[in-house]
Amino acid sequence: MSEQELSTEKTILEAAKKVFLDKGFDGARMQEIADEAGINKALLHYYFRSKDKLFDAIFEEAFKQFLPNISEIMVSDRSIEEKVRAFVGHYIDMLQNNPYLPVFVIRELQRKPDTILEILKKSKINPIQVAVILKQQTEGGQIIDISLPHLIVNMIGLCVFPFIGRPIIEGFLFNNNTEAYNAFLLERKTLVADFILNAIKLK
Amino acid sequence: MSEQELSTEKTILEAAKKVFLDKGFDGARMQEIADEAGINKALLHYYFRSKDKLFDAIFEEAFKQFLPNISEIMVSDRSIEEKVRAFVGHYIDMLQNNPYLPVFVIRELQRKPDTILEILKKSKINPIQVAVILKQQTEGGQIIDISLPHLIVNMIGLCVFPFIGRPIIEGFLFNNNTEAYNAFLLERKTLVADFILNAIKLK
DNA sequence: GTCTATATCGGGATAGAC
DNA sequence: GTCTATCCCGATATAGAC
Repeated sequence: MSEQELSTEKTILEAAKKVFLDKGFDGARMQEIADEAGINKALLHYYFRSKDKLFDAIFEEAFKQFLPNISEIMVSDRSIEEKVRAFVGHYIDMLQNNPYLPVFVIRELQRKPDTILEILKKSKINPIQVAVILKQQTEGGQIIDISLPHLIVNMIGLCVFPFIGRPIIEGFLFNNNTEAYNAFLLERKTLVADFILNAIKLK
Repeated sequence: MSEQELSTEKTILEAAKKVFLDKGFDGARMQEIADEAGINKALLHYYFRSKDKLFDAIFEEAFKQFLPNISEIMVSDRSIEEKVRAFVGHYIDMLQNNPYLPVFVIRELQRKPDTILEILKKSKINPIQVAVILKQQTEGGQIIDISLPHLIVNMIGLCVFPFIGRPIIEGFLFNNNTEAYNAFLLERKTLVADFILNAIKLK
């Protein structure tokens, strides 16, 4: 595999990612990807035999990026407060750098919900291990009794939803003022962490 | 317009709603909608000139259904606790009856983000009025100082996200156990309300 | 490896009979 | 109002020259 080939392949992948993330599999056009990459359609098929295969090459990476590595943050000896703040901060940062990721992943999950399980099995996330940590915190009297699924869904939901609902939030709540929307996102890095900690900490 | 015509139109709309909600605009096929309605493609075009127009007939209603009427619940003289519990309970109920609604709306919002503003203008939601109510609660020393956008996004996000992330939650957190997932949803009607109230109530 | 040209098919839309 | 048959474009995919 020559230098040039690697470079072309990468160019195609970047172009494909851009188009697929914006339009989704059904909405994306091979022609648009080719244009974006500055090549022609035939070359796409030369590198990736079909649209499906090209898509798969994009999706797995995007999905793994979307899934925050809860285990890594939760399994440490920092305080629960530090863990929540670290998680929310890092995750919102990542989403700001990849604002289309959530809608893309969600859309395609619905299209073929089966593919994800294999990817998840390969991931390093270990819910049981995290659940044990959580139980320790609860029994130590630091936080309320909340199950891991609820806590995870709440944390991720609070981080992700502003990106999913962007058209409504920016358009309606902020009258299409993009600066106001971005300021809103920035505020959330501390606000969401405070919100979660207030909700789960025992008083 | 005869009885029969109304009936056929309704049948088409129901079929279209089912297919569009599942596949999205790009993924939906007029043939599939016709099959679902037990008629043929030509008749679809007879009633709704184009796929676009048929889609529009579905989308506006779905979008209005998806938008919870915050104003109606917030503008009342009930306590903040009652308001939050009523909102979360009703909204999760509605989502359980329309589990595909969130992903559908989100997907199509991304496709044409402009259309929503007109729909929203026509809605009865009045953010300013709600913001005033919120301010009163804050100044009355009942809840923490949180802006309306953050509170709305948090409340809606916590309700909606379990439906958006269903494939991951049901598939991974609950090992594809649908009963466990449904039980989880049921728990959330009180859990989410508690979570929000804990987070915002002044101690 | 990259291009142009083309095959092939699927899907939205229309014509026209009944 | 409902059907069958068909048009026609657009999109994936391939053939073949360079």
